[in-house]
Amino acid sequence: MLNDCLVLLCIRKIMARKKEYREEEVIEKAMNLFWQYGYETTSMQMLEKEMGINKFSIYSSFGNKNGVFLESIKCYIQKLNQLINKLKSSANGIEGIKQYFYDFIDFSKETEFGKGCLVTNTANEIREDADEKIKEVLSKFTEEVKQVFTDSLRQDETKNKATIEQQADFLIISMFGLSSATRVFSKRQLDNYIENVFKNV
Amino acid sequence: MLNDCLVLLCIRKIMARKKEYREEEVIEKAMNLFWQYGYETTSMQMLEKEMGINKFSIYSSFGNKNGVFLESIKCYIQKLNQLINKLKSSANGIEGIKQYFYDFIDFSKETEFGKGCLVTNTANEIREDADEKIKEVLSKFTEEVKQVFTDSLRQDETKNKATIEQQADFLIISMFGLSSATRVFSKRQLDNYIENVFKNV
DNA sequence: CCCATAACTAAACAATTGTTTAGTTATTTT
DNA sequence: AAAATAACTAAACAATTGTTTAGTTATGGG
Repeated sequence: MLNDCLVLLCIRKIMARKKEYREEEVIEKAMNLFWQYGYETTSMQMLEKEMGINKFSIYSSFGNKNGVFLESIKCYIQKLNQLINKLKSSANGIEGIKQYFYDFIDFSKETEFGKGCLVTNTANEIREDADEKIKEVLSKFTEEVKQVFTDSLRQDETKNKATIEQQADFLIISMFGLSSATRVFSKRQLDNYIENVFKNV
Repeated sequence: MLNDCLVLLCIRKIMARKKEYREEEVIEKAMNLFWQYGYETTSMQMLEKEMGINKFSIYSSFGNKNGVFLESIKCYIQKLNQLINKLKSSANGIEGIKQYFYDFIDFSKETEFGKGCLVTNTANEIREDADEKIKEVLSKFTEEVKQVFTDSLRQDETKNKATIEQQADFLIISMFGLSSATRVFSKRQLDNYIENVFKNV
């Protein structure tokens, strides 16, 4: 009876057997799979093997495949936030944004060649009928990056509001394009692309 | 015996029953499905329904799903070639390329919103282990477009060879990015992107 | 120590995938 | 008209998908 109350109130659950894995650890492995293969191509079987836990455990921890994917994207964004925070704390204006572009290329090619960006890859893969939570995370992230770009552009006081808004839009699409392009084009071409994007911003 | 020879020499096959469909017609319908949904999400069931012919007929005409896809991409490129030929025959240099960018946006949003570009969508979807023929068609097309860009840039005689090569690379990635972006960003943002891309080329 | 129960293993689930095949229909050639 | 055969219909195929479930193991509180 007392136990029931505790459970209902979610103060403390009776833990019978300990989990043999940490969710933050296994989700990072899942994230790497989704990053490399995309949502559809990554099967529960692959996830099972890579995460090192049984399907039952996956489902009890994350609900379903989409739940694993959602947490994977959040995990990915958390990693990307390191680069974004660097930009946030930079006072170099447009040069800081340019550095972020270069940082991203290094980030996306950390392990091997051309995995692109999990956020952009997902935006390219999904259609309108995709899961709402996923779509929300994606658009929220895009909006957030655009805001950071805007803040950096504001550091140049000679630019008026309209110019800043316009250039932030230009840069967010450039970043989106660059993310996709990392999967296809060479490092030399990507560097060249960045240089041209920032030639006159 | 004589018939056998004819068959073997492929001069004339004995046609017993006429096909009730034209392959060029049904492949265009398939192309529209792949364009909208991508390769994986488009099932043989969907193709059967949209193309209006039986699975047997699909397999006897195109071999397998990948065969239908390959022909669909070729069909798509054939359509895109109208825009490319317009650029080819233009003498407006960089302005002609800019017009091609705008033409492409109209083309990709002809029917509804944001189907992107079938070539770019495919490049975003496939991995390294994808079918070789598919990969070849994609890279060949990219190379061809880059060549047309190069030719247009050459119309400006003040530009040296290195500049032209560099700008052609920049523009092909910009086009690639734009293609992906049409599925996500608004018309206003895309126009703004194009204007900024061509601000200093 | 024992009971309740969370976490585990492994099998089964229904649905869908791309592909093939057996049997029927229609057309051309002899 | 009849034989030959390409093109049709429709069912079956094996494999894989995401998800669930029955049964076992291990660990907590009383």
